[in-house]
Amino acid sequence: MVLSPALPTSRPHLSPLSRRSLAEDATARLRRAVVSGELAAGAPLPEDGLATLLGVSRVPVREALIELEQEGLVEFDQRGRSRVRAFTEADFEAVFSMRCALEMMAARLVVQRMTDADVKDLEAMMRDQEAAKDLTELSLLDVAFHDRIIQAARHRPLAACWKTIRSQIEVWLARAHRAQAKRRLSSIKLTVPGHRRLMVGLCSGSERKAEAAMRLEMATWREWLPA
Amino acid sequence: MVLSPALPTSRPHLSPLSRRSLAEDATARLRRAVVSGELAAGAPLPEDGLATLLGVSRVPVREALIELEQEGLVEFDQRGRSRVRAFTEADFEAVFSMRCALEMMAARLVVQRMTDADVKDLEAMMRDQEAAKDLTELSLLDVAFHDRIIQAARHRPLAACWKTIRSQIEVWLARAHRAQAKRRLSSIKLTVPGHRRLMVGLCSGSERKAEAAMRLEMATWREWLPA
DNA sequence: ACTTTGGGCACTGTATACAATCTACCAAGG
DNA sequence: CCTTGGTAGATTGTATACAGTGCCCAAAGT
Repeated sequence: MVLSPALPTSRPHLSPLSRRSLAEDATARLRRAVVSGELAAGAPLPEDGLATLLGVSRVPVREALIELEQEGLVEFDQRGRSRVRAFTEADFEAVFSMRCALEMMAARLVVQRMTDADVKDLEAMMRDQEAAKDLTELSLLDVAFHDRIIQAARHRPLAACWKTIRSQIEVWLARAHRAQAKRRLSSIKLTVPGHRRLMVGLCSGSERKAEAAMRLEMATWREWLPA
Repeated sequence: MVLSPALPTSRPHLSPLSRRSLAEDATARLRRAVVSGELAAGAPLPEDGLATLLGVSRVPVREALIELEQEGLVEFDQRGRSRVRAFTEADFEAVFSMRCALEMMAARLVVQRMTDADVKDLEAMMRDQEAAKDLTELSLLDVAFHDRIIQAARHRPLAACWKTIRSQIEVWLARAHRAQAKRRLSSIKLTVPGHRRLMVGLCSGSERKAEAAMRLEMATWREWLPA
């Protein structure tokens, strides 16, 4: 079927819109609360209380908690009660090693699959990063940049795996952030050049070069590890 | 606190029991239904209907569907309706490549972390595999064996990633199973020797040998790929 | 003093009820 | 023939109600 008198074939403003559910909103809010530390590590998360705070019923809260458990931010005890997960340094190292494995795989895939649109988006994101005015904003843009690379790999199982650690990386970043603000201030200027170097590798057409570039990128992250 | 008049310190039959929730039961049942093909690819999964079939309310069914979505067996459209995911051959290849990456990582970790209890368990599982009487049973034991290896790696993010593809591997296996029963009959005898060889590698203490052994194991799986 | 026992409390698990939204279909009008 | 409008049905999203279970603590028993 043709869309009536023929709608424009290019319609950047007419992508399908989706109603956000309260559950999704609750998930986003709780995620931010955990990442930012507003909900302290180990804090109990009673469904009733959160529902009251968020002004919704227990149902969306419940779904949010389940989602955040998959993301590794929340833990359920045997009896079904949830708490904010308390990360140890070893936890962050494990997350980081997983991240390396996933991003190295992404680098290999991207060499074959990246499109012009991907490159364009990533370059636009680097410009946003240059314009970032504080560390928090830059952190978000930084993680978003890596999100976009994963997306460019066009590999569903990889994206699913990434989703299980992504939020934990944010927690780690936010914590490192609070703990070593000074140190990160010095590295803030290295973010964009690092990403540029990475892009060169990913666009080189050589899996080996892409991997090497990603390895270097990971190495710079590695230094922030001890939270 | 001491457990009253002193209970036996060794109590193999008294491990803590956990109430299984209806949601977990529903998840297990639906998972089996999808893997076995009882629920056909692309079939719609209305919450009400499933609730009636399973004799529970919509709530546990809903949670089951969410869980199965994480496992990649079920898809939601933008309106919230769920269907059994229809896998293409490319999907299975992607799952397989993810699996390789994860199991190679597991192999490296296991070299450092595997305990005697792990080895003992895995050997017991190989004995069960020798006793398996049909392909379906052997398939389950085979996947369980790899589950146990992941567990032995003691790496939470890795286990979480594995969980996102595990069920999809079962789907693939079940399908290959139906499609090429003859061919698999010839390979059934190779399963246990393959696992034995893998065990030698994992116990060698050398990451390189462990990786090589795992690579070989993956290569034998690779042959079943075209579903 | 220590163990045991019972009841209140806090919380989750599940069911049910209701609201909102999309689809399909048909009938009327241009 | 195409478009418009409107209604019924199906299905999810959300709220609410209730039942079940473990925990804490105080009181009783040894």
